[in-house]
Amino acid sequence: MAKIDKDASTEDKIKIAARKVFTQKGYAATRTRDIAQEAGINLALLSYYFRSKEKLFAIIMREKVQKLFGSIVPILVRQETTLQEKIEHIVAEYTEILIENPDLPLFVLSEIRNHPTQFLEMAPIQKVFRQSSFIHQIKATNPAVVPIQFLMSLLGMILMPFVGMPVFKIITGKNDKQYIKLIESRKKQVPIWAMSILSS
Amino acid sequence: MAKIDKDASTEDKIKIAARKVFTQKGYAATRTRDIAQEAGINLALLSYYFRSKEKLFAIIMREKVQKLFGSIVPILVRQETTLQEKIEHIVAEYTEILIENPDLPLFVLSEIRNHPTQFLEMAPIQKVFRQSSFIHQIKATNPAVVPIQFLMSLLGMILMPFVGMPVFKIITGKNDKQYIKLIESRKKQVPIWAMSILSS
DNA sequence: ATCAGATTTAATCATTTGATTAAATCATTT
DNA sequence: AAATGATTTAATCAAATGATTAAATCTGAT
Repeated sequence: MAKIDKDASTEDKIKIAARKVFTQKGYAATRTRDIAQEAGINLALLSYYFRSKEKLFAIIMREKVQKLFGSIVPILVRQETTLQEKIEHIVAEYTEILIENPDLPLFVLSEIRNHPTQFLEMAPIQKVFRQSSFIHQIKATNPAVVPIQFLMSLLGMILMPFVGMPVFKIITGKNDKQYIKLIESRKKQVPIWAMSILSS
Repeated sequence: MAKIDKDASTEDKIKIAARKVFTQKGYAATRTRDIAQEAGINLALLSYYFRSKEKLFAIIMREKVQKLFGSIVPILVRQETTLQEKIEHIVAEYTEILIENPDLPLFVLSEIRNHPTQFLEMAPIQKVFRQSSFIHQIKATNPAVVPIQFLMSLLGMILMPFVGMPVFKIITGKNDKQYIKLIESRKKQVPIWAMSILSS
């Protein structure tokens, strides 16, 4: 079962295993023994290095929240790019991250719902967003479109194929490889659709 | 704690409680004792009426899958409505259902991921979808738009405000009531945006 | 080689949790 | 009222689970 690099330090082996098990099964369904087995180590090492399941989870969760939201903010606030460029960057970057981490959105959004505020104290997200170049550009492009509404739609179009993956795989009858292709073709389509929303 | 109607039968009280606890916390995080307490009954009654946690969950899950997907299929296949009408119906119906059941999408999609195929044997969903009037109308309206891609985008725009509710609440700084208003204003917007995607 | 500290292991604990059991209570029929 | 079956309860079980402990092993410095 233990299929983790032998050259990684024990602490890293545990974190690598924890990332995998937590994101696949969620906090509540994860057994510390599963993580230990996946890491190829003894259960006691988990407590030795991370004190408790909860502490280890907090570390992984922080990483994952950062991974899901960290990439978008810099794009939104950048002054030098046009709105269309921002949209293209968001779609491209997100899609690539999510192809590498398909469970990420469902995992993070579910755990955020369960552990209410704990993981969203990322200080001034509200302020940063309001003052972002992205918002101003949307207002300038089409005053009839409410920026947050547009962002919701854009993110919805990007995340939906991952959040609903098992369902859409069945509907489309595609295998893993074909499904990735379908997602990748959205890299070009979604920005076009997003721009056409702004022209509505 | 027990806050369930006294006039409901015990079996119903348990099901009502199970719906609430399962959808709020997910299968793994749900304790049968939580359900019993929420229902205002003794733990043994749960086994008496439903044999096991898993059996009870299967019943609730079946309901919820039906609730999330059941309403859309009839709309997609209906021959008499135009594409625009179908889009408007889907948005309106979904939004109303989800306002009443905000946890529904995250719950169902998470549990489907965890219990792989178990809840998607809903027979010929693939065939029904392929042969639906909806698909044909999209192809006729704009051959450049792949129907499943369009459906993903449409559903993404509808579901995103619910799936990401805690995040968007913080970003927007809105309270529950204001957030619902924001979602309701999408009832008009999303169909317009969807149509503009079809014109791209 | 030896020592000291870091790392790892096997064994065990206490609590939680899903499930069961046997008895008590309630409702309905006669 | 008595009897019968359905419903409900308190108590308990066995397994699962997060965590700890004490001992064994390894590593690097002297």
